[in-house]
Amino acid sequence: MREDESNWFSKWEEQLPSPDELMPLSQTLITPHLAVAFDITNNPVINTSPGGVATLQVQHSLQPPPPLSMPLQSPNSGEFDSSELGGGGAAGDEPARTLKRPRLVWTPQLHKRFVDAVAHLGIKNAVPKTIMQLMSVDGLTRENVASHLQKYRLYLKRMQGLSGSGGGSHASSGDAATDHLFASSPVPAHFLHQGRSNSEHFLPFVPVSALQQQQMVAVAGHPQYRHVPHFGSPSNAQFEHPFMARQPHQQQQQVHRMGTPVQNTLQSSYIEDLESGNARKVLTLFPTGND
DNA sequence: TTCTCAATAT
DNA sequence: AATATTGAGA
Repeated sequence: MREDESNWFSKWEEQLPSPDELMPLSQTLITPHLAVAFDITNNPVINTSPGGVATLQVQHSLQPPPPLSMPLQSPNSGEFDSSELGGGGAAGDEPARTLKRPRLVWTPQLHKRFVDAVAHLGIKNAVPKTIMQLMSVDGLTRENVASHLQKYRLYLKRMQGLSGSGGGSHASSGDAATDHLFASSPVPAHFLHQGRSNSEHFLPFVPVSALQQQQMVAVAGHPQYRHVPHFGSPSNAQFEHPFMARQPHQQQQQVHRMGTPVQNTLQSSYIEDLESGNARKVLTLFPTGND
């Protein structure tokens, strides 16, 4: 038999971080009891600004602890256990099922993961559910992906539009808000052209070397994207809630990982986004690949 | 059911 | 500005 057709897959897997590599960037500069303190009173969180400068903020615990990162223990299909999660706030504990998740923050790394998933699934199979499964990011929902995918597609179309002709950089179609993010990851070539057959399973894929350097390579003639913030700066360590105790009880992953059952679940962390006096909770799924 | 897309909401 | 939510049609 051949060397194999699944070779690309192996390489792809290799590219993924191993469970050990997951920890380093944001773990634990924080002691368990400090973590415990989160639940009682102040919740110190780091807001990572694009410059790599971390800002420490304090969040008054008006809100109950986030519903996510629950260690789904029993096969119970219930999303969350409503033990104490609803109780913390002021009047009225909402039905735990109706709890609102914090907004997801699509970091460049997370987006890259998204792009990788889409690339390897092939355009045809790249539907929200499948993408979500392949990404295997803890706390990521299908709707998160669907929403992102929708915007991403618009981005791709926009890109195709300005291929070749005169080339003003302004596609002022009104939409183009998240282009920075999208530009942060290289767009696999076949995304831009035409819908492919499902049989492009053997992508003429770029060598790993190319994959690993996802530096500020903006897409052809595109506005420069600022440096991706380095997360693990010694001086501005990130506090990480030990939330990630979550055991992926996730449904049987339909996506067969050929050889090694990689289990790379991203860590999730909640930060508060103080926006002009209006604070809203956001969820950041921290990247596993620092690349 | 899930997907996709446009519009709209937060 | 960036995501989420909704609603309609496939």
